[in-house]
Amino acid sequence: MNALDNRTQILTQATRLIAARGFEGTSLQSIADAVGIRKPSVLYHFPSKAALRQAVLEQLLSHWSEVVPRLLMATSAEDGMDRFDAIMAELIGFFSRDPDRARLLLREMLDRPDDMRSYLTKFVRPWMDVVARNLRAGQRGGLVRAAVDPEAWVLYVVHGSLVALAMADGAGCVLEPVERDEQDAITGRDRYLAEMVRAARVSLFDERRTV
Amino acid sequence: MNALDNRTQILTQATRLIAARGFEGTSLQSIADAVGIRKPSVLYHFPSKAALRQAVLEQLLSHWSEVVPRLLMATSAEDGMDRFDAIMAELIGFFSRDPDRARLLLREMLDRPDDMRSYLTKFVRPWMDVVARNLRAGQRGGLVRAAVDPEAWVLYVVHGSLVALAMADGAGCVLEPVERDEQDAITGRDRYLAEMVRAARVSLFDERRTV
DNA sequence: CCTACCGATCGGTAGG
DNA sequence: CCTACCGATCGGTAGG
Repeated sequence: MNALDNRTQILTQATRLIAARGFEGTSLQSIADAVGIRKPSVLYHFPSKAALRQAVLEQLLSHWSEVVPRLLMATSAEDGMDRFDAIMAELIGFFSRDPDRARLLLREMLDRPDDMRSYLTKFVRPWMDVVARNLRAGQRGGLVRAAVDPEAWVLYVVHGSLVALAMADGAGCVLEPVERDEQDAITGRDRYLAEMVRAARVSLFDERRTV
Repeated sequence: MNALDNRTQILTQATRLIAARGFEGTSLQSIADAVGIRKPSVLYHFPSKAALRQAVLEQLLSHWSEVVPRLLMATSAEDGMDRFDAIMAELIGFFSRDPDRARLLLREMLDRPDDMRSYLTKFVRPWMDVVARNLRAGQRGGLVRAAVDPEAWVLYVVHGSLVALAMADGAGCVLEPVERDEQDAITGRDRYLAEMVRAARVSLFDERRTV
């Protein structure tokens, strides 16, 4: 019980540290310290540092697998515009719930592009295909612009969410000041996300019911 | 002369290796091996590994500074649509000319978000402001959609190019199969870029002269 | 899950 | 720009 709890703790801390400093920049010692155990104890739960990395990645992708059904439900409900909103909300929500996910994914794609390709083929591809199929149906119906490349569009939107939420919590990464409405201030990240959603919507639909 | 050549070689190889494996994943020894010199000789040209990192980053940003004038010229020429094409071409060209640039920037933004913010404020912000100002002028003229958030739009497009060109040369990273037109095959990256440009254009302009 | 320990490699220095 | 070398830390193992 305590052992299982420590295993979970190792995964949690490893995820956090690797997301922040990268895999090579994170030592087993620093993970052990964060958990409050000794370094060899980390290797009792995971046979090697590489195995720990794998476990961290698989946990992330398994969380994604939990989201997919909701995503597909959203996909098959209502008509085009509402689908769009539901899917975008799920996508952004997934990375917002834990920004480490976005950072970790970006790092893994940079560090091990070949290994990641097979993983993403397994976990992201099926969902992308479903959405793309719906987009093509929308194109036949005239709601979705004919010029849209469905798969490329999906990937572009996913990447946009990824980058937006991976970058420093405070700002949309590069730099976005705040914009004031009387007493309310809107963060750079929210500004970025709002513009991304707007651009995604306008680039997708032929009609303009968007604001 | 040979010393200067070696210094350049160190910068070149360090850029390549850090882009591929990250800063922490790149040892001074591996850089020395790539250049064909001994490890301490690297530290003769650069006082520390951190200083080498800095030099690599500054070289990248100075290349960016060379591109900016062309970008601004493109910005002040012709009318809205042509401006758009010229700026997009410069932006994509900058990262296409050397994909390590995109990977390196993404890594630095992940590794040192705070330090990067000040750098990007200095190097990217002025250019972003000019483009944003033009977008607002376009909004007053009715060419650019009123709902566009100029700064956020620019950032979104920059990030899109960054991710598109950072990911494995062969594919648009996650996964994009090829699409055939008789004998011609279009790579996943080109598909991604084409869709990104289309989406950027449509999300920007109120009229649709785009295909 | 710990203590004790391993060889390898890390960034960096001395001295020429 | 090299040889020779430094202490620190790396991932990982032995043995309990």
